[in-house]
Amino acid sequence: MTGISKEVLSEEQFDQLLRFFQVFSNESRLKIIGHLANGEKNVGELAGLLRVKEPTVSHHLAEMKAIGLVNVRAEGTMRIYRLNSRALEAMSKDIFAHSNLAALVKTSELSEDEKVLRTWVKDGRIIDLPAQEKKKQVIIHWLADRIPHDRRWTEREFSEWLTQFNEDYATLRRYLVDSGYMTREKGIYWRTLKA
Amino acid sequence: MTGISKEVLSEEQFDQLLRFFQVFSNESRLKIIGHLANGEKNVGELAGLLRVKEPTVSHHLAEMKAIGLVNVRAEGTMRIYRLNSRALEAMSKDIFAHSNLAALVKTSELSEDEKVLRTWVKDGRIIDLPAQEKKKQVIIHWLADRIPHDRRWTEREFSEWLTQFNEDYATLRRYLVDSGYMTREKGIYWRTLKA
DNA sequence: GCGTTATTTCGATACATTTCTAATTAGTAT
DNA sequence: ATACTAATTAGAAATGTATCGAAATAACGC
Repeated sequence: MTGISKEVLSEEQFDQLLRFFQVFSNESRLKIIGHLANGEKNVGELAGLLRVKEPTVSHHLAEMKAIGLVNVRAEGTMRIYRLNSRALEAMSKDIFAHSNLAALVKTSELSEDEKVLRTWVKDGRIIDLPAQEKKKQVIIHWLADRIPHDRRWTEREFSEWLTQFNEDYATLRRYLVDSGYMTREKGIYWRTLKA
Repeated sequence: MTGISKEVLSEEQFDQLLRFFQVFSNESRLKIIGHLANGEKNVGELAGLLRVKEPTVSHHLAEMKAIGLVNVRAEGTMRIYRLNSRALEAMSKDIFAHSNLAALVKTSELSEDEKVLRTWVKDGRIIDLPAQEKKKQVIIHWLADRIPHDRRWTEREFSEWLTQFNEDYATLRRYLVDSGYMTREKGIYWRTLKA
């Protein structure tokens, strides 16, 4: 249990991402995309260009069509496939640049914090508070993440709850309040919002 | 049409692109990336998170390490893996940069023959004839494709027409006849059928 | 209708990848 | 040394995927 991990992708997004990569991870399909980008083609033409049989091409095209990467149009007995370049662009932009990979990369920078946590937290207990303010904040943030947002505590309840992390509940409580994670009014404590 | 494209991904680049997608197209590896994005982990932790055995994780991590996607660090008897977010970012940027996507599009139309053509034909002119018979045939075939089927020429007319491809019309003409693409009878030339 | 052409579907096969177990290596501690 | 833990390697089994030939389908022209 590492602490600050956050779910970056929903299950749905994850599956979509996976399907996207799977379509692009095959040589034939990648080549088909290339050829179609130069203009629409029918199955036979593609088969000739790739030097594989029609059923193979047909099969790949069906997969690509399933995720909206290509469109078909019938002309006589032929089926003419066209790259949906808008979809392609949208997929690459959306999936890569923005939502997902960017998010992954961003959160991976948190590993500096992880290091601090590894040092000062063991088995869910805070061994000691670092003297260095920046590191101290990392620990306090980690602790704050564990406080339910929907609960109100008396000072006594909160202190007792804090002892599961460290005997020195008074210091923890003080830092939590000072850092703005907890608020006290009339002897009642509650978790406040702060990124 | 021309079959001779200009800016193109090299074969190596194409393969690299393929390998990149392949790394991301596996459920376990994608999950590993996700978990590592939340902080470094050792093999056992990842195995637990993915509910697969250690050797499996170890195997995937080795692949990912091979392309520089993760780094390792030993700590006691454990190996702690860490996502190389800079590499990840560089990869995604590189691959989806507009230029490369456009280039990908052209790469695939590079058949073996087209490679030969790229070397020996520039701007519609035949620079020189390759010595190697197989390559020579590719060039001659390309040239033959440009000869109208419904026309009959005197030797003089045909020679003159050939000079648009190369000054040495005599050599071109001879190869065309020898290879069976052109027939001559009583001083008249015409294009003959041949696959 | 019949024959022809382009494509798809089906089923089989070959090939590649993922995953496992068992054995081995490496690091630590007793 | 010996025992213990974590990870890797090797090799086999299981699973997945790409490709093909044969048969079915669809559109067309006669």
